[in-house]
Amino acid sequence: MVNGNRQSQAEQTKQRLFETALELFKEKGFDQVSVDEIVQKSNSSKGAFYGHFKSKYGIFIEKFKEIDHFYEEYVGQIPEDRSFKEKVLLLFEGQMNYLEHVLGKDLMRTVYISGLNETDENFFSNSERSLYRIVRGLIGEAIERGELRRDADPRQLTWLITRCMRGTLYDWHAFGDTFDLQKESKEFIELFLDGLMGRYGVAGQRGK
Amino acid sequence: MVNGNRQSQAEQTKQRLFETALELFKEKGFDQVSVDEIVQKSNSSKGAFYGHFKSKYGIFIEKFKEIDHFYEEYVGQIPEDRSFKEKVLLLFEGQMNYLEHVLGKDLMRTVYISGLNETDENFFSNSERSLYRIVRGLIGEAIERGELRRDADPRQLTWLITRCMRGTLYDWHAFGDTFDLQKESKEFIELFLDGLMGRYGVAGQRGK
DNA sequence: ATTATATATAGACTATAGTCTAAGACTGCG
DNA sequence: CGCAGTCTTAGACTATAGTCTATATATAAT
Repeated sequence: MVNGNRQSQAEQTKQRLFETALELFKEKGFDQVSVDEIVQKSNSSKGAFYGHFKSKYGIFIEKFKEIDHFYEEYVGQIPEDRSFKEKVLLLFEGQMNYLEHVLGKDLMRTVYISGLNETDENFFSNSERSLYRIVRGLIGEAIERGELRRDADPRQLTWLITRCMRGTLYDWHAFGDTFDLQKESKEFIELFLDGLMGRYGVAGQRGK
Repeated sequence: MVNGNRQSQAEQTKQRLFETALELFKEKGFDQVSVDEIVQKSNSSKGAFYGHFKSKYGIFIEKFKEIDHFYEEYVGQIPEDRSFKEKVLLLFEGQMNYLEHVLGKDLMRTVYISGLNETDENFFSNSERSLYRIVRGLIGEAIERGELRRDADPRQLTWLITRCMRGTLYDWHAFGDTFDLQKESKEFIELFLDGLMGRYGVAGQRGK
């Protein structure tokens, strides 16, 4: 072949499948696109598709993982001097905006479905590493700064805070089109953080 | 026919399909049972099955709806004199216990999957009417008793409180077998209620 | 260079959820 | 009683996700 070894050929095939699939999903919706259609339009085959992706969901899951880059970048530009609570609120705001306007509802729906199916691989625990690390970092920082008490468990609080995300995102799909993601996520996490600060916040330092 | 009119015959067929399916699901798990197997073991047919149930999920969804009876009965036996917060905590405890030990994880998983698929029918808004009415009732009562401020919106708070349930239940499935449903649900709703009481609780009356 | 091995891909094949049509059986009405 | 209309059911059929096997080609070993 002109331009390279087998490995890079395979990578090209994967990219072609990936991009074609995303186009089709965007155009017609995930459920309205068949794997046969994807491989045909990619001049490829089922064998190639399932060699590169674990399932039809695999396409969207791979796209979803790009969110890690977003998180890293987004959190990097939050001013240092904001309080813990403000930082978490900003994280939610940025995240929900990204999910709604960049990744889209159809993608998130399939990601959430696959989270319920692949009980083996523990999807969210593997795939949202970056998010969890960031949230744990914010909590650790808040403890260091004396905003949170030393007996706050960063690991456990990370699960609880991100559970607010998952609960809100689930409802986004389960309830019709009247659901205002930004508004609902803000109301929910605000109340939750109030509770969290009430219990673990250091008196006199409670998030401004 | 010997024992009745057409309508009751149909009802019998439905019952037979329903019970056979539940048995098979229990024995082998939802994903390991095919509709063909259900109809065969029920001495029935695909036509009958899909005449009575909207989909394979329909079986578990119908079973799930029995939870309404549980809610009504369970809430009826909570002592009147408990505080709002205590009542909500008891509701969570009873609910999670019922879901884990009576309905089971496999059933709940399929219910949550179908909540993500049938965007049209607004599954949770239709099917959990009883739960929502109960929670709204508790909030209304708390307002009447002066535990919650008059500007608390029962409708909106009901969504938020039940979102705590959905978030916890989603995580129950998404995270492996190490997830302790009772413990996690309690920690989550306690913090959330703290926040809620902080904002909407009437000073001096904050849930004992 | 020759042979052996591993990898990527093509596409036939399987499993299965759900649709569709026809036929049988009950019901109500003249 | 008999006909028309309606509901229920049987089961063939369709659509489609995912598996499996054979083949071809690149890479590694001698």
